[in-house]
Amino acid sequence: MLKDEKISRSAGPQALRAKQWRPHFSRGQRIYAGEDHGGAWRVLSGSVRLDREEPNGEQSFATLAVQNDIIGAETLLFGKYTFTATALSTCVLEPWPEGHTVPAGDSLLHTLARTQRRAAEVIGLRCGQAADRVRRLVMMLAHPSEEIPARQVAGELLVVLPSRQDMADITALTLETVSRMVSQLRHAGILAPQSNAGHPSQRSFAVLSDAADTSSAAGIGGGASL
Amino acid sequence: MLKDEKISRSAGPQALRAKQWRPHFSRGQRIYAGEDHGGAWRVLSGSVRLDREEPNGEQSFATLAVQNDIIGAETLLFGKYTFTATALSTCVLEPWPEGHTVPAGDSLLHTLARTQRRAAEVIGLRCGQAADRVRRLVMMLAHPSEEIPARQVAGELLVVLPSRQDMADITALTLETVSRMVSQLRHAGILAPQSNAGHPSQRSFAVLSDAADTSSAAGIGGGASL
DNA sequence: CGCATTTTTGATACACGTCAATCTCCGTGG
DNA sequence: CCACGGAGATTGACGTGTATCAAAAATGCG
Repeated sequence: MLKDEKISRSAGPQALRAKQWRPHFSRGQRIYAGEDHGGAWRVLSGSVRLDREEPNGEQSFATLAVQNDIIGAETLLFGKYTFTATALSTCVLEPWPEGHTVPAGDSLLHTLARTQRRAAEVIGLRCGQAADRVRRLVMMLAHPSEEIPARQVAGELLVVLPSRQDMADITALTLETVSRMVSQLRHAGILAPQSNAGHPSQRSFAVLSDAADTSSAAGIGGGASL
Repeated sequence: MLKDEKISRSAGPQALRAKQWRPHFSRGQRIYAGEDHGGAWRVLSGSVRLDREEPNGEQSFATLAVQNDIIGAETLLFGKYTFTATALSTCVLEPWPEGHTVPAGDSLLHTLARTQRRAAEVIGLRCGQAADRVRRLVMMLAHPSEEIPARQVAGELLVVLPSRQDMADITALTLETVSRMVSQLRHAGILAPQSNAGHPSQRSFAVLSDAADTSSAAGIGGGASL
């Protein structure tokens, strides 16, 4: 099954023909705006922020979508988007559901369940100390899904961080605090810059996957605060 | 008595026969636990907190359900609950979907859309200053839905506040800070105790509905902080 | 080379967390 | 009926983590 996947994905002619349009978006680019007309998408790679318009007219962070998440499922009902979607990092989308106009009931329920779980995780990103919040956000972005293995290098995960402002909006911190915490994680060895070439905003970091527990997080907060 | 009146007025005697079990829960009572087997429910009145089990085994606030929200929709797929549900205030539930085993596609989509919007609002509850967060939470609890008018008294909304600890979990503040902010809202005239009789934890407050904008909130923060 | 944008770093202030005492209200039992 | 104890809420004093304001550094681009 793994072999089949690899073959069809990389070279199978049928897969190539069946493949639909897969738009690419670069960091900071608008994917769609609230009230726009369109369909739902699966996030194949990268991450997306969704913003809602508040009663006072302000745009504010609403939720996050990472690899394999579905965005814009509400268009199946209303025909138009509820939120505004923006790329947090370079990302690739695919129309959803694939090939059908109406998704199977199970498929829709899976989407609902996954969206709920994601929302709960995002809410959790706004609890606790700043260093831990930023660390958990990085882990979430680096850990795209259980099904599809993340890009890995020697047991570590690679991640391209969103802008500091975006990370601040997500964690309910300020841009400056996020920047400090990222530096802290670097000094603590949790985040390791992979290279200094290319655009600084597009540098990828290696994330120590064993830094997921809170015990080490306490160590970060204490040790690196000097 | 009162219930009979409402039923006969809204739907006639058939509705009475078709009516299903409507369990009641008191403040702090567990409705269901994660992993439990059961079905989905509509919140007819009151409010419910949903908690998830974190990777480290802790239970932490995941999301909120108020009047007319659906909880446990994931059981339609998995047969068991993803979250743990607890009553924030006295609440009444009703099995969902009513009378059918499988909900119509539109109904499911509506649930999805509503849940997403609710999650976005809850995320918004963790932004900004403490006084404003608590005020917005109170408004959310007092403003159950657009379709079903809230209990009203002379143009004001009535609300029974959850425990300070629950409010703290939702807003990502501490119990003490929430208590201070509730006092502040009282002094500012946004919250008016309706009576001093009965259990203190079950006292209802009148909420000034015109205090929804942020301009007056700024006034609270400045004036009452002395 | 100079300007714009993003990020980083520093100094200071304050809003909130923490710890602790007190109060209210209830249930229980003498 | 009142004394006692417990749970939840309120209030106070104090410390600190983060916001705020400000400046500099890093990098891309014209």
